[in-house]
Amino acid sequence: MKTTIKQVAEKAGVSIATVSRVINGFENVNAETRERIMKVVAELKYTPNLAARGLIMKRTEAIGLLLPDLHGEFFSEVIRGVDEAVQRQQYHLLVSSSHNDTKEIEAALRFMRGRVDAIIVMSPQVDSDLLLSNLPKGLPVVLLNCHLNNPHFDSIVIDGFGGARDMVSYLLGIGHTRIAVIKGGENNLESQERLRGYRTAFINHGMTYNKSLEFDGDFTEASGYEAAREVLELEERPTAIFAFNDSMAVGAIGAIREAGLRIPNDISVCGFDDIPVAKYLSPSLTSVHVPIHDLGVMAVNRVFDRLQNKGKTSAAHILVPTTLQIRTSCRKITVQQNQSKEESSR
Amino acid sequence: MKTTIKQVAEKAGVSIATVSRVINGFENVNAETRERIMKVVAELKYTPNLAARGLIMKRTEAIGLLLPDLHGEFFSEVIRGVDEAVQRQQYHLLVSSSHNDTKEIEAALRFMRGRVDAIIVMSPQVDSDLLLSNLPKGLPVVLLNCHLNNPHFDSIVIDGFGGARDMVSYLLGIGHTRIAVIKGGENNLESQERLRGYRTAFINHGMTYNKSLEFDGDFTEASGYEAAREVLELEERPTAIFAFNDSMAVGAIGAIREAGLRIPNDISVCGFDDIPVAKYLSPSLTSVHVPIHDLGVMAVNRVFDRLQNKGKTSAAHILVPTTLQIRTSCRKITVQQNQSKEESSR
DNA sequence: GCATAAAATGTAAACGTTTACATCGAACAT
DNA sequence: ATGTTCGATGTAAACGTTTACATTTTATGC
Repeated sequence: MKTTIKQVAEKAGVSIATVSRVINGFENVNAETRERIMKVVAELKYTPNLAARGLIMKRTEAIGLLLPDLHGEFFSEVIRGVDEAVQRQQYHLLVSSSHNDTKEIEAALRFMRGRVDAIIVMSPQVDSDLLLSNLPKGLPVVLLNCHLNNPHFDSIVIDGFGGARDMVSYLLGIGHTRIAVIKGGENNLESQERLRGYRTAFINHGMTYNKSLEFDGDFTEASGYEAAREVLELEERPTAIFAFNDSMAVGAIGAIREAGLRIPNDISVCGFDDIPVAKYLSPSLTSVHVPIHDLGVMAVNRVFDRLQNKGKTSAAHILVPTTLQIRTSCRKITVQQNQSKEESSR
Repeated sequence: MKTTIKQVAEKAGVSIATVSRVINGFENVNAETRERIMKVVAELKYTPNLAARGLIMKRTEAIGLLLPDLHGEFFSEVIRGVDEAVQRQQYHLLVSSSHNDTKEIEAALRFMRGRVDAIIVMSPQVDSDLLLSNLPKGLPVVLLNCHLNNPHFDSIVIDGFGGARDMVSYLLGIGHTRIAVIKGGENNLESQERLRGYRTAFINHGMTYNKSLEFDGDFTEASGYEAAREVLELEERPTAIFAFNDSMAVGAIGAIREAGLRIPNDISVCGFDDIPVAKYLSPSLTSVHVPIHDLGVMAVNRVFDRLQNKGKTSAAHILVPTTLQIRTSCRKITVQQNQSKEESSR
């Protein structure tokens, strides 16, 4: 079965301490002894059990990343950023998924305990109590987009409010006033922030938002498709649909196509996140650009700041700004169209 | 810092064995004692150190997955399949990346040792010696697309040869005879298998393949873009490009667009893998469909077969068939065009 | 050759957990 | 009251590794 340090020591005729010294690069070992041990190590194909090592050293040189899901372009981009930054530090990355379930968050956190030196959590369902109950005191934790204000944990949050406000301002600026929105779920804080941004843009333009243009989705492509079908059934069709993420925008595009309508000629569509697929769509999707990859890098940088300063730095709370990536899925509406629509809605 | 079982035992006034019995659901503990312990556990927020537990129990209920990279749609789909199947078995999934580097493969394998009960490896650079040197004897290993024939390890391989042959047969069947190919790299076995399929299709049609239509790429979008630019510079432009993966096909599409050509009117394009983005492209990409997600599920099923039968089953070697996903990026060429082209190439 | 210092190596305990076997206490039978 | 059995609990050793301190060996100086 597994070769242990004891077997190497026995065969090399030395103590386990000496084998450990050789394995870990201590210089106080005679060259001849060293060679003899290395030879046995190679012969027996010994590799240390890092779990046992972690137990005694109380550190593992690994970072945990807990995501709601492991697939999909958004998370894939987060992972890419985290992975690059962790690798740069020559640490290992442990990726796990909570499947958006509180029980599974607990299970994943428990599993990571003793196995990671810090943990990055990106999960909407997470709360302080859950973290404090399941993680050792002092373990560095960086929250990604968790909308959780706790002074113990670093947090990095996308400015969903600002992004949505800017997108809607852009749409209003190119003449749209009847803008439907596909939300992300009643209890989702991100969705609530984006909705607030949507409404704020109207107010900032001296206009009122229309609640009957707010539709429910759950951030999946299928829910975007369904919501868009409802939008298209309205007596007075909106001139634009703003989906709170790109996957729902993709679904909305499908429904619009099926209805025999053209984008953006008949109706404009835009999304949020600017995941890689956005530029491949036809027409290419206008989207609130989130520096997803950079999110991951930032999280890792916070982690290493914490690890290297051993509690001497206080938790940072970073709001990550978004930008608009204007492509071809939205078009300007002329003033005549605009005015007639505004009068009829009042 | 961390609460240990000793602290719980002390506060509850029992031995660590009794605490362990309660934590692990043994019934031979008095109800009153049990309650007292559970109360202390909650109060001290004790969670077991699973690394220590794994040391004594010699199993961790975790499966390792080693991929060349963690991002990108292909790997994201593999992860999705693996994650679902592992979760179904109530095990944990540890995902790690080798970045296509032998040293990093070794480091990742060493890191997983003692932390996983089995490991799924998907890495072109892997060889038997590497695995045997870095993993404990008896640890179940499932190879995904490694083109490595070793009787100790289960392996699951995509039928790249058959898929490429079928795609090229399809292209030949709709009139294309000048079919350029964008390969995946000189040392890549997958690319070599697909090239063999490409050539076999010509032979099966009683035709000869043309080596000057074989271009080098490295499975990235950028390399597909460059290769396609070379293709388009040929004096006699091919009527179709077959890229050995979808990412390179995406790159090729970009180059074709830049050259002011239309797909499929001026030139047809097809890819391999049928990753999710394929259907969003314009025109939607014709691609060799690989059941990526199912690959992951199959690998996990093999793992659990091995774990539950404790060496009593022999290694399985599965060749996974592909299908063609015909979309709109390829078009039929008429017979007159076809014949004149064939005569001039002879 | 002896004493001292430095280098090399070994011993024992630690890390946090699990559990086989030992021990103790309670209940029951005689 | 004594002996036996069963249930509850504790003790000690294990898992594989690291390392502080102890011990041994080697090299150097007189």
